[in-house]
Amino acid sequence: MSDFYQDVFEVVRQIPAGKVTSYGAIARYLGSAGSSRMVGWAMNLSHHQPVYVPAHRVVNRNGLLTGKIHFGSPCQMQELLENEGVVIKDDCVVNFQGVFWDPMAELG
DNA sequence: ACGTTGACCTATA
DNA sequence: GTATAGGCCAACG
Repeated sequence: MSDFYQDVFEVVRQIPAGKVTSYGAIARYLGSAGSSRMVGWAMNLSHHQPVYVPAHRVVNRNGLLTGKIHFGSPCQMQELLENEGVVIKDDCVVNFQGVFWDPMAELG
């Protein structure tokens, strides 16, 4: 496993419950700005990881739950987020700015 | 080895 | 404001 993915998983695990972040923010935090697609691919691998990775707390920059289809059920991601206090409406995070968690500001 | 795809983002028009 | 184009790099067929 490349250090990139390992770092992605580590950052994602640091996301507190009830907060979300974006692929671009993680990619930028890791110094691979522009390679946000790799973060998405890392999320795809997150299911194989031995440790639990809250991939449901990672959405795109619009707060849209684009990756929900990759979960067991399309509503799984939404249910997980709502269970943590994040309100979802029309597959979008309500008050995205309010629940946004920036790794750049929190970690580095 | 090559072409296509993808849980994205930024920039132009 | 929406629409389209380009870029990023790894995985898959």
